[in-house]
Amino acid sequence: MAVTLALVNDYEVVVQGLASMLRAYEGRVHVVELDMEQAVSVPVDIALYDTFAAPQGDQAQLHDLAADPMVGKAVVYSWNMDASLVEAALANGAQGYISKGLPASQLVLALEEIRAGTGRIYPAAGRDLTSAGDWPGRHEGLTQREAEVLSLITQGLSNAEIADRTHLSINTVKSYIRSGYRRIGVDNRTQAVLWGVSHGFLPDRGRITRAYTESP
Amino acid sequence: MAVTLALVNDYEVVVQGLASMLRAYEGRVHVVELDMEQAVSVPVDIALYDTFAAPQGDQAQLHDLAADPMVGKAVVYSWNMDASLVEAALANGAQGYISKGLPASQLVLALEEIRAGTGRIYPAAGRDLTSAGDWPGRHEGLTQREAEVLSLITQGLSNAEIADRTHLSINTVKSYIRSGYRRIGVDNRTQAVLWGVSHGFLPDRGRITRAYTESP
DNA sequence: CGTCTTCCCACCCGCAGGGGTGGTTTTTTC
DNA sequence: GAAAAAACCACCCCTGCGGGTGGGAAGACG
Repeated sequence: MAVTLALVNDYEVVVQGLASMLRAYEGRVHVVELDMEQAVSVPVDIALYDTFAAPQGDQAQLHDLAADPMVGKAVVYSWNMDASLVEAALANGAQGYISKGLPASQLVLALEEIRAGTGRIYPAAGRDLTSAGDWPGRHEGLTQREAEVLSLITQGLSNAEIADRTHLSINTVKSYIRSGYRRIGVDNRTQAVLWGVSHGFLPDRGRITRAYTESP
Repeated sequence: MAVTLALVNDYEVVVQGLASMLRAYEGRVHVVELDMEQAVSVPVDIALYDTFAAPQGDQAQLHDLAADPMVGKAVVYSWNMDASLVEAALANGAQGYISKGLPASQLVLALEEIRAGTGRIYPAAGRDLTSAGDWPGRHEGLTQREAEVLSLITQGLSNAEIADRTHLSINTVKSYIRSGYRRIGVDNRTQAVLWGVSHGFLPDRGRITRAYTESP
């Protein structure tokens, strides 16, 4: 029986990218709903919380998601595999933690095992940077991390706040700012914000529901 | 015969405010058109160019307006009454220069005299700050100058660029930034830009035409 | 007349931001 | 194997920004 899944992130392009990635595994994982700044509205086995430009698994957002009676299990999907952060997320209500470095096939397997209760933590051996998925600015050539930092800039966060949010060094954040600004051709934060506002970098709001019927 | 008038500025609220201000003088001055980032589309006696958050009278925008065959006379409407700027604007094609400090009754008289060719420069004796008119952020309590600076911030200009644009000292610009930020409750430029974007501080685009029939 | 508001300005100071330099590790491509 | 790309990081340096302080002039209002 397929895992019923809600995809949770504030950027529609992110949850749509994830849904596309999982389409090839429709018999094993069924995406029931995509939620942007909305609570899950139907019962699902797993709510997959993508941390792109969002609070990490140790924060209230994940805690609320895990406490939602519609949600069987809340699972974090993130680049950050620091042991302390993973532990904090699990202590915060998450029942699984999956690296974004995993290819789709292994993501699906992880979801099935988490749903069955036979596994919890799924790091990637390396970083599969060719994995599918989508993010704002991808067409403009921004890497995932550049896009994430730019999204947080567009949300109004300072560099220090971004470093805190992403669990990266301030120096790393500045590196992404530098390279990101060069890619989109802006010189300063104000221009970056205006660029971000006009290119889909503000969080979206809404829900997309998909009909689900059990195969006979 | 009434002066036919086009009102030119990139912020609809500004040209709408001016139009309201002049409504009481309908028999003497008729607002034919309000233009935001659009060329004047019908022949008018005077195109009144409001410099709110716009290039001053010595720049290409005024020059193009004065050169437009639809425009009888291009007139600058501004807070800046520096003799050198006024001269530069006149040399740039303006055929009149009116202070924003004038009350409406004197503005109308000035327009009539400019149309008749009997006057050109109309400073205010002082500053009539109670004059009507409208600008972005007025309902939020921003003064005209605070709003203008914030509009230019929202357009992406740096403090130095704003000082250059408005012919104010950098110190004055910073003062308006400080007081403006306090009024709208933001702490930094990024938040100010986001506030501006969501409160009508980006330039508008379009034209509003008004039917005009000569009184019998 | 005193107070408040608005427009305008000077100066002091600290730091957030952004330019630069350099590096390591992993994966992919030629 | 070499080069490129992406994620991650350190350090140096300068300046734009925004906090503060203070002031003057003019108009409106009580």
